Amino acid sequence: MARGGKAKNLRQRELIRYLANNPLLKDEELAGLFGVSIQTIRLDRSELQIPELRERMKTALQARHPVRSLGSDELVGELLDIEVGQYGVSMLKITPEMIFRKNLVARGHHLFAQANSLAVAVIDAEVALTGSARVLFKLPVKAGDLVLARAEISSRKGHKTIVKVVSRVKETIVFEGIFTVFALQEEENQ
Amino acid sequence: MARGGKAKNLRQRELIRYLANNPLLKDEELAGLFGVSIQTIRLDRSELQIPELRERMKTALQARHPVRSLGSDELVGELLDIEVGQYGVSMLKITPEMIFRKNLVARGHHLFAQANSLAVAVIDAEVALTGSARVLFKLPVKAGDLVLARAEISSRKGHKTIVKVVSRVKETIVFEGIFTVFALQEEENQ
DNA sequence: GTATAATTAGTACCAGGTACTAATTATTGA
DNA sequence: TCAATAATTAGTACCTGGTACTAATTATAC
Repeated sequence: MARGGKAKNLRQRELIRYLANNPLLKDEELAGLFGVSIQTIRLDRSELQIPELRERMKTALQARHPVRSLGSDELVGELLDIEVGQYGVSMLKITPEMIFRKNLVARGHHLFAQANSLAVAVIDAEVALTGSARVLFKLPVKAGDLVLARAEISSRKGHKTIVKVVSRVKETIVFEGIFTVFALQEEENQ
Repeated sequence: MARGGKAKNLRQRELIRYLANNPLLKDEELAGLFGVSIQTIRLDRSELQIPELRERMKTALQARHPVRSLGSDELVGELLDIEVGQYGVSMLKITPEMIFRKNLVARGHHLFAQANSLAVAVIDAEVALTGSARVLFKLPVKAGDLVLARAEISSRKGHKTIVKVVSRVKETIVFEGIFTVFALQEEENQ
């Protein structure tokens, strides 16, 4: 096969459909299916910008959690545990982009963002906004660190909720914050 | 830590909750999160019978496709492509359990099952049953082979639909069948 | 203070890839 | 018909996130 590439074109179109319906297909299986070598399938995927099996699984799973499985959208970090109206736990992996090159310490706003978005997430309301916050950066955080934030509702009066957040890196506290969050619309999300 | 294992117990309970909410967590991340070694996490998982990341992703994805994304349940093989009311494509990987030990050839009923379930799947009805079939096993199939079945509706009269199925292993036809399928209840699924 | 539980360390191995280089096999236009 | 080019195949080194195993080390309860 050469310049035209009719067989190639057909195979690639089928490849797209197959993977759209079933992201779990391995290159080896696809190769067997089309009667070509595994390398050909990899060339196809690379031309079509189709990622590898594990990435496909990941994104297929993300699509599932529509907005991280709760009403609050755009949570900074990964949600590990939550009991809406009570507490929540999230993890943030510090990447090199998050740190100052000078002293290799993570910029504070990342820790704040994690804590703040978690504080909003635990509120049992359709929409919630942070009214105010008092935060404390207790220890520097480095690249590669895993920051575990735990938010707990400490009091609630009408639309106004006080949420305390404590963030740790391996048991040592690196951040603390008290957030005052206002619920805009009550009711469950679904 | 020894005989009691209180820290261990707590960690394992949290581990379960974390992974239930987020199957994408790696052992390394969990280790960092709990401040223990990666081996400890692996011991935990093994004690708790929690499978590895890739398996967790797979099963999380399967749970998503409730009944293979279409009305017919229990499809034999993996669905690759379908246009309900027109055609469908499925893949069946021949495993050693499917073959005769004597001649190493796949038992015919596996090919039949794949074709039949696919034929039923392409019918645009809530419930469909095969009325009759004429099948032809053209060439033997061996372990490791990937059987690609393509079903196409060739005619339809009321509740009665004729579906032609052709199964191939790498372009060579190994099975052909004509299925007469009856729709029991009309209407879309979902 | 010792037996036992819990944890950590280290090794060999595996699947399913990436990324790259090089060789081989069509295909086709002139 | 043959040379240029497209398409495919082969092979290597390397990576991640594991399994499965053995052995050493550390903590704790009694």
